[in-house]
Amino acid sequence: MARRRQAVTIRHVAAAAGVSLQTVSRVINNEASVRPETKQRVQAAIDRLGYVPSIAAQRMSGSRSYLILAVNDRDRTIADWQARQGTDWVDQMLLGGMLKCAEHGYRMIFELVDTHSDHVERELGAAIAALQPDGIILTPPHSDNRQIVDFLCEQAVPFVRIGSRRQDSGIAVSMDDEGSAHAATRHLIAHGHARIGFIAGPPDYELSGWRVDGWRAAMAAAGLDTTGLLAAGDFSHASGRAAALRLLDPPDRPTAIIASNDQMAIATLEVARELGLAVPDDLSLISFDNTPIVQFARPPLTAIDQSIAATVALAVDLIIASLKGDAAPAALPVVPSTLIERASVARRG
Amino acid sequence: MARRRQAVTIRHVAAAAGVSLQTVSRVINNEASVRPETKQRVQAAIDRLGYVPSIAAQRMSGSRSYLILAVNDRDRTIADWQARQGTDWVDQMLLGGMLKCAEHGYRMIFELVDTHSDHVERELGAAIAALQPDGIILTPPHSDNRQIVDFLCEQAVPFVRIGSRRQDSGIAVSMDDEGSAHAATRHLIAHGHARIGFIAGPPDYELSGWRVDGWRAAMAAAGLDTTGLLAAGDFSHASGRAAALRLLDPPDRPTAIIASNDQMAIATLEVARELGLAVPDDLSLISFDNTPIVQFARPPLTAIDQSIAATVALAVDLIIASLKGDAAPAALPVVPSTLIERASVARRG
DNA sequence: GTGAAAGCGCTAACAG
DNA sequence: CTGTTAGCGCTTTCAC
Repeated sequence: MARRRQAVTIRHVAAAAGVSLQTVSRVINNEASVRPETKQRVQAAIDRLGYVPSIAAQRMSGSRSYLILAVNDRDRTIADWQARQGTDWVDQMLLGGMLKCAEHGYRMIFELVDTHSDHVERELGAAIAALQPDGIILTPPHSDNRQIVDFLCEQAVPFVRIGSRRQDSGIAVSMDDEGSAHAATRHLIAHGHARIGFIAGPPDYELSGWRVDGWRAAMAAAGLDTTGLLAAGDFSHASGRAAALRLLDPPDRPTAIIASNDQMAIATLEVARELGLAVPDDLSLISFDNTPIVQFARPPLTAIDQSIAATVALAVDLIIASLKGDAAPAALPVVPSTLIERASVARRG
Repeated sequence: MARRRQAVTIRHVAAAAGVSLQTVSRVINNEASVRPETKQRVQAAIDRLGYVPSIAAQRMSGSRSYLILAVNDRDRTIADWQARQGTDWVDQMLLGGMLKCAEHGYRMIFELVDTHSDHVERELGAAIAALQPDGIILTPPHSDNRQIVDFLCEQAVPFVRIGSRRQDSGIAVSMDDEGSAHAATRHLIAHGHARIGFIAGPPDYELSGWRVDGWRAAMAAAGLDTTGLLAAGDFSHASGRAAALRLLDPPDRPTAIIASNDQMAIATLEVARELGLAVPDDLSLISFDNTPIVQFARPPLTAIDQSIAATVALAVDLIIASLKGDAAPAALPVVPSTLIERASVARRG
C-alpha cells in the first residue's frame, strides 16, 4: 500500500506566503495576534493551494480533533433500522447534529454502543481512544446510564445527556417530556375527556417517568382520578397491544389514551379496531414522537413532536461552548415540543 | 483548554510487556514476524491496560486512518430528512455500512456533498484532506458524476460507485436496476397486463435510464408496444402527479404503472383515486425502493426492494479488499433485488 | 525475530 | 507580532 501523504501541508502554505509554520497555524486557528496584512497573505496562500489542515495532525499536537461523537443504543437502533417502520430518530439526529457541526467546522460521528452489557466502558473507551472526540452526545437510555455517565466524567470529555434532567454530571438537555405529557393531557381534558389512560415507556428510560409525571400532574390539576389508568409498556408494538388490552377492558374503560411512543399508539389503534371501538369517536388517541408512520395511520394520529434535530443541534452548541471554556448552563435547557393535531382526538360529551 | 493526552499509549504497553515500541506495533498490526510467546505477552498487556491505538497517530505515521467516507447528495438528503416521509435510505446505508466497517475494525463517516456546484472538488477535497479516509463510497447521483469520479481518481483513494455500471474508474456496484424493472414488468405481464406505463426518474441519475431499459426490454420481449407509455419524473411527489396525470389521460390509458420511486408511486395512487380509478382493480401499481410508506399506503404497494444495506456492506468489503491490494472485481458485482408482493397488483382480463 | 532512529503535520511553549 | 524548538503516538525504514 503506497504511503499516502498529505498533498498540501502547512509547510507549503508557509513557504508560499513567506512566513513561518507557526504563523500559518495562527491564521488557521484564527488567533488574534497576527497582523491583518500577514493574515490576508497567508489566507490567500491557503485558498490558492486549497490547503485544509489534517485533523489527525491537529489532534496529535494536542489540539482538537474537531470530532463530536453521537452515541445511540445499539440494539434498539439496529432493530429500528431492520424493522423499516419509518422510525427516523437517527435521521433527525443527523439532520440537527451534522449541520450544526458543519457550521462550527466540526464533524459528527455516529456510533452504536450497547447499554446492557458489562463492557460499556470498554466499548465507549475504545471509541474515545481511537477517535479522541472533542465531545460526546448521549441519547436515551444512555443519558441516564450511571455507568456510562461516571465513566465519561473520568475521561475529561464534555458530554451532553439528551432527554435527561439530572444536572449532576455532564450537560443535561431536556426535551420537555413532562411538559409534553402535561400538554397532551390538557388537550384531552379540554376536549371533555375525564378518563384518560396512559401507556408508559420502559423504566430504563427516565423520560418514561417524566411523561407519567406530566400526565398525573395534569390529571390532578383538573381534579381527575388516575386509578387504574396507567399501563406499563416498553415501546414495543407487542407491549402496546398488551397495555391497550388491559386499559380497554370494560367496565370503566378510558375515553382517551396517551401512548408514550408511536409503536404503542399504533398497537392501541389496532386493539381498538379489534374491540369495535372507533377512533376517535369511541376512543381518542395521542402518541409521542410523531415519527412518519402516524401520518399514515387511519385516522392520522394527533401526536407530540419533540424536535430531535433541534435538541441535537443545541447539544452540539453546548459542547462547543463548553470547549471554549463556557460554563454549562445553570438552568436546565428545555427544547420545546409541539402538539400536532390530526384526526385521532374527538370532543367528548 | 487542557491538553488532552492519550491515557494509555503504545509506550505503556511496551514497558508493561518488556518489549520495544516496534514489537507492540507489530502485534497491533498483526504482522507475522513476532514470536508467538512474545505476541501473547504483548496482547496480554494490551488487554490488561485496555490499550486502543489512536487512529490520528496511526494515520500520521503513514498508516491507515481506518475511516471510510460515505457520501450522499446534500440537498436531496436534507430534503428527505425534513420531509419526514419515512425515507430510510440513509438508515439502510448506516445499517449495512457501519456494521460491516465495525467487523473489519473500520469506522464509517457519513458526509453530505453538493452535486450541483462548481465547488464539488473543494468540498470533497476538504473532507479527504481533513479526514484522510482509506476509502470512499459514492451513492447516486454522485456515482456517475464525472467531475467527482475524475477528482477521486487523482486522489489515490479507493472508491466504490454504488448504483453505477461504468467500470472505467473506481469500483462499480450495481443494484440491478435494469433487472428489477424487467422483473416488475414481467410480473405485470404475467398478470395479464399489456399496457404498462412507466414513470422514470431524473436524468442525472443514470439508474433512471437502466430502469427504463429494463421495462422496455421486458415489453419488447413480450411483443408489447411502449409508445406513449413513458413519462418523465424527478423522484418528487409533484413530478409523480404530473406524470400520472399524463399517463392516465384517456383514451388508451395503461392498466398498470411502474413508478421509479415510492414518492411518485404514492402520487400516482392519489391521482388514480382522484380520477375514480380503483387500485388495483382499475390500475395496478408497482413502485421502486420499498421505503416504509408503501406498506402504509392504501392499498399497500407491491414494490421492488433493493437492499441498500447489503449493497453498502459489499462496498465496504470491496474497499477493504482493494486496500489489501486485491484487484477490483472483473465482472460488475450486482446486488440482487426482490419484488415484494402486496396488494396493488391485480390480474387483468 | 527484535530494536533504534527518524519523521508524519501540526501546535504549545517559549523566545525575541 | 512573529519565529524557533520540541514533541504528540505511531509506523516506517534500517540495523542487529
